Amino acid sequence: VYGLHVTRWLDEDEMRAWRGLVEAFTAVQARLLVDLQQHGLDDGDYGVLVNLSEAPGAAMRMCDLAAALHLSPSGLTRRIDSMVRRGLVSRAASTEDRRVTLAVLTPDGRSAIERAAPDHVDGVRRYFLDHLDRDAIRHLGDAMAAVPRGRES
Amino acid sequence: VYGLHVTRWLDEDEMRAWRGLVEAFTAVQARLLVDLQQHGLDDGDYGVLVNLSEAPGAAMRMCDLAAALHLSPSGLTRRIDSMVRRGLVSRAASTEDRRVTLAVLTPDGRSAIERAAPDHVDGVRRYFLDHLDRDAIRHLGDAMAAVPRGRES
DNA sequence: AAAGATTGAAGATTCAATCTTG
DNA sequence: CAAGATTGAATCTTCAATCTTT
Repeated sequence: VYGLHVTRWLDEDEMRAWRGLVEAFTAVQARLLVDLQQHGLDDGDYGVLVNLSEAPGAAMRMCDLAAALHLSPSGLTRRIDSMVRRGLVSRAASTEDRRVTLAVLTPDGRSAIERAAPDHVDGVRRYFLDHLDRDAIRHLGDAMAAVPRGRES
Repeated sequence: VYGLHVTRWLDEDEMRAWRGLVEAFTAVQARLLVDLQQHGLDDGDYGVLVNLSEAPGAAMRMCDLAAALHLSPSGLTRRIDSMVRRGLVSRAASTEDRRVTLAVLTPDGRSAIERAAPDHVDGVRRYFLDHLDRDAIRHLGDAMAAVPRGRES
């Protein structure tokens, strides 16, 4: 019969790796989120603050920021709306291209990321890295580098 | 100075492993979601269907299902509402404890999971496992098994 | 009083439509 | 017409409050 596709299910090693990855990653993310919330941030806020704090002039075009965060244009608009209300970010018009809006880190936003980042890194260690030895960390980095990111197969 | 905590930032290997994990996992999840949407499901629906299809009688208590999916009670209620509207699941009263509601897989729900699962497993292979060799898969399983899941440190 | 489940309201996300500028 | 950004409407998610049963 043409077009019949017999499914090759996951074997034991494969299932252990995939399910383990899903569960471990989900757990770590949840714990990191709890830590961020102690600082009044969520994971989306943190992504915005990290990107802005590393950008020249602590400013980025909305469209570039949306791409960096894998967010839709409107999704970023709403998130920046919220962060502007909370004083973490401000908007500025670009002098080069009058279509673009820049998202700019405010002093309060800078303080927030500088307070939250050490806790966050601590969390990445305590919830994740501390449980792996150096070899495992290197192997993991190698494995993840082999996984395609974008549209290519 | 007491209480002063000097942050130990991530070194190169650590950063590569952690950022790689975040980016690879996010990308794989996004591609799997696109596949599920071809079948009219999202990732949350899929989790419900997998759990119910593996449960005795294709039925589970709402509270147990919520725990299995790391969902809040109300979050599960809304999701089941949506799946009932679409005919994938039905509700039934428990005969043992009249506080509990059972979520039950319908024939349509059974069909949906049986159509979607092979594509999903294919996706896990094409987007993820196919890019790792057997050793990498085993090492990954070992590493993920070492990461704590719950509230313990 | 606690467990199981649901609901209302508030906040977030996405799609399509709109507006402005290049 | 395409790119950048925003808005409205619909959908989804979560919190607190509520209701029933144990």
